[in-house]
Amino acid sequence: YCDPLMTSAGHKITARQRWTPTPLQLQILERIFDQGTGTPSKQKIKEITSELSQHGQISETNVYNWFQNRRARSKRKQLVSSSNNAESEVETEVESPNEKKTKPENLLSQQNPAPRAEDLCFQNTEITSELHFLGVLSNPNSYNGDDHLSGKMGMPGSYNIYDEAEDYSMAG
Amino acid sequence: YCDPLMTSAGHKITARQRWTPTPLQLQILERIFDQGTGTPSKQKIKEITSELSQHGQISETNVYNWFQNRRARSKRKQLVSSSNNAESEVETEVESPNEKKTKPENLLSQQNPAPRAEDLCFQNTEITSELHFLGVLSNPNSYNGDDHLSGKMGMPGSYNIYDEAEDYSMAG
DNA sequence: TATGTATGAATGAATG
DNA sequence: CATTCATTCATACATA
Repeated sequence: YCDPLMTSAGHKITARQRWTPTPLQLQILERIFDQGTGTPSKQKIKEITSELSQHGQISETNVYNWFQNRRARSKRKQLVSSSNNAESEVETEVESPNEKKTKPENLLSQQNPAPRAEDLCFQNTEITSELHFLGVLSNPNSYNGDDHLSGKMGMPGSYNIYDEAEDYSMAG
Repeated sequence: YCDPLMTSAGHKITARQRWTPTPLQLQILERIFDQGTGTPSKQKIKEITSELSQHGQISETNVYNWFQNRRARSKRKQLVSSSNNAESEVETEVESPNEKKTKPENLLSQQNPAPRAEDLCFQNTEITSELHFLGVLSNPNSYNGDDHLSGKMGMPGSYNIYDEAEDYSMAG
C-alpha cells in the first residue's frame, strides 16, 4: 500500500501532493516515537530526517508533521479509550470525524493536567449561523482589546464571559 | 459574502471556534504585513481590526494572533540545505516531462529533494493562501468554474512545506 | 466510479 | 517572540 515512489515497477509514479512515508520510514518513526522522545525538537528532527532519507525522500517538515500528528492522534486515541469507563454517553466516535460534533477535551485531562481554563462555549451552531445572517455578529463589542495574550476568546461572534478587560504585560 | 462557518468539507454544521479570515481580511492583513510593520502596536491592532471588521467578524485577538503566526511562519527555514544534505543520489524518477495531467498535482516541494539554500521555496505564500481559502470556501457541489481553484492550484509547490512547520532550526 | 477511512498538511490559538 | 497544541482541510489509499 505504501510505496508510491516505487521505482522498481512503478515507472510512472504520480507525484503525490503529500508525502507518503515508506514502510521503512514509518518503522523508524514509530520506533523513535515509541522511545518516548515525544517531541524530537529541531536538532533531533534533522537527525531523523537524515536517517529516513536513506529509505526514501523525506523532509524535515515531514518528520515534524508526522510527530505532531502522531502525538495528537495518540492523545485522541487515549482519551477515547478511557472514555469507555466514563459515564459520558459519548460513544467511541473517535474515528468518525463525521460524527464528531464536539471535542471531548474534558476527557483529555487524563494526560493533560488541563493547565489552561478551556471554557468551551458549546453554543448551537444553528444559532450562530442565524446570527450571522442577522448581522448580530457583525460588530460585537470587540472587547477591550488589550488582552491579546490573554484573549481566551472561544469563538468569534460569541460573547465570552471572559470578555473582561484583562490587561497583559505586553511590552508596548 | 462567504460564510466562514461553512466549508467545503462541511460534513457538520458545527460552528468553528476558530476564526476564519475572509479573503478580504486576508488581503488586508497580508498587505499590512508586507509593509514590514511586523508586530503592530496595540493601537495599530485596533485600527486593523476595525478595518477588517467591515469585511467580516474579527477580533483584535485574531489580528494579533495572525500577525504572530505570520511572523513565525515568515521566517522559513534557511538552513535545511547545508545542514543535512546526506542524500545526493536520490532516485527521483519523476514522471516524464511529456506526462500531462489535467490536475497539476505535480511533485510537491517535499517530493523534490536537492534542497538548495538559494533554491528554497520562495513561492508566493500569499497566493497560496488565497487559493486555499478559495478552495475551502468553494463547495464541491457548487463548482463555479470561474475562479474556483478547488485546492488544485496550478502552481508548483503550492504546498510549500517550509512555509509551515515551525522552524525547528532554532539556534538554541 | 463513488464512498469511507487514514493521514499528511495548513492554520488559528495557547503557552512559555 | 518562540514553541507547541488542537482542529480542520485535503488527499492518498482501501473498499464496495
